[in-house]
Amino acid sequence: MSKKRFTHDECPVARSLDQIGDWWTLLIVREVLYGLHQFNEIRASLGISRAVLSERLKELTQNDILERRSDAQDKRAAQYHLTAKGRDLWPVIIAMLDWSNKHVLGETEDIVYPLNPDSNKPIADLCARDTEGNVTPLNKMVLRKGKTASPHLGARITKAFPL
Amino acid sequence: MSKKRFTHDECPVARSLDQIGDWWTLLIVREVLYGLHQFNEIRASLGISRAVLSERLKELTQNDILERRSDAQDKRAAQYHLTAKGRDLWPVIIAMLDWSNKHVLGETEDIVYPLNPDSNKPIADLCARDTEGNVTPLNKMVLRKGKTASPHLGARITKAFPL
DNA sequence: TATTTTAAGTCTGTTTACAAGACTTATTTT
DNA sequence: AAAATAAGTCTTGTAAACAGACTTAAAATA
Repeated sequence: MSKKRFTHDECPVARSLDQIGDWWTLLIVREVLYGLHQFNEIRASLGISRAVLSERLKELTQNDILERRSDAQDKRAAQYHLTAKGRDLWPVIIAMLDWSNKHVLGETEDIVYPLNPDSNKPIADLCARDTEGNVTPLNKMVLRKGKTASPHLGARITKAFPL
Repeated sequence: MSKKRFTHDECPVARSLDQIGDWWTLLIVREVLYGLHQFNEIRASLGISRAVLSERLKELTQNDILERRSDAQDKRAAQYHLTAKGRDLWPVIIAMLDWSNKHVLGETEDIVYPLNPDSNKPIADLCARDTEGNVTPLNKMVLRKGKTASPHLGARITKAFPL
């Protein structure tokens, strides 16, 4: 049987993994974010095979995360750029980067870190602003079921995050 | 040749994907976060094959994201629990959930959302507090190279995020 | 006590995905 | 006109994922 996809899963986390959960996908997004836009640039930087890169770029384009523009000057070339949806993956990547800096890299490794460009200070913790402007650390957040959640998922959420 | 891993990659994002980037891995973490702790519970909930779940649980345990406890009462059973490192994946999952709610789910879908338990309000945007307490949206953050970044990666970061 | 059931896996055969590199086509450079 | 290049596709071998049967120790049931 073929690899399971989560396209029709109810859970939003599974649904996002369906679009960005493949082995190379987020690294391709990262490369584009870091300024690589051409097929061969990305391929050489990642060491990914042509066939797999081609397939992933197709999926990312179909899912409206990347946009493929044919180069106006060089008609052989294509330029892959992030869409608004793709740019909104930035928080996901920063969250992973922060986690990696704290828990995966060794003590002496100081490779790359997120910085607040206004204050010029590195970030201390990830948080969220609620609809009234209150700021709270992300690790304190809880989940609530939405209006269209199935009874089954709704019950699981309520059980895991009691009111 | 075998699947490429990023264990020895320099980039922290790749290094984190090496530990949580496999197809089922984050969903397993989510299940544990949602309150499932036993092998068969997780298996039934995800519909994952026994062999793959077994392998992923081994990797997650080796990477200190999950901890395997043999059940004191029932000696057949095991309990998988998040470690501190595993619990710190919460921001990553919330970031993905938020992205999915905004960009993947349809307009009428309202399944599950993160909530600030102090104010009882849903979150509006993800942000970060810097080391001086300033709060700034994550999508404004930039990257800076750290002290031990290689010249090659350092140059890429500086180019992508000019001072 | 003997039998059945259950938890947590491992094992097997089949299908699918990935890696490496050869090949293709259109375009650009020499 | 020939060579090089961009962006792929195609082919072949290897690794991983799938469903389901099987295993082992412990627990529940008769």
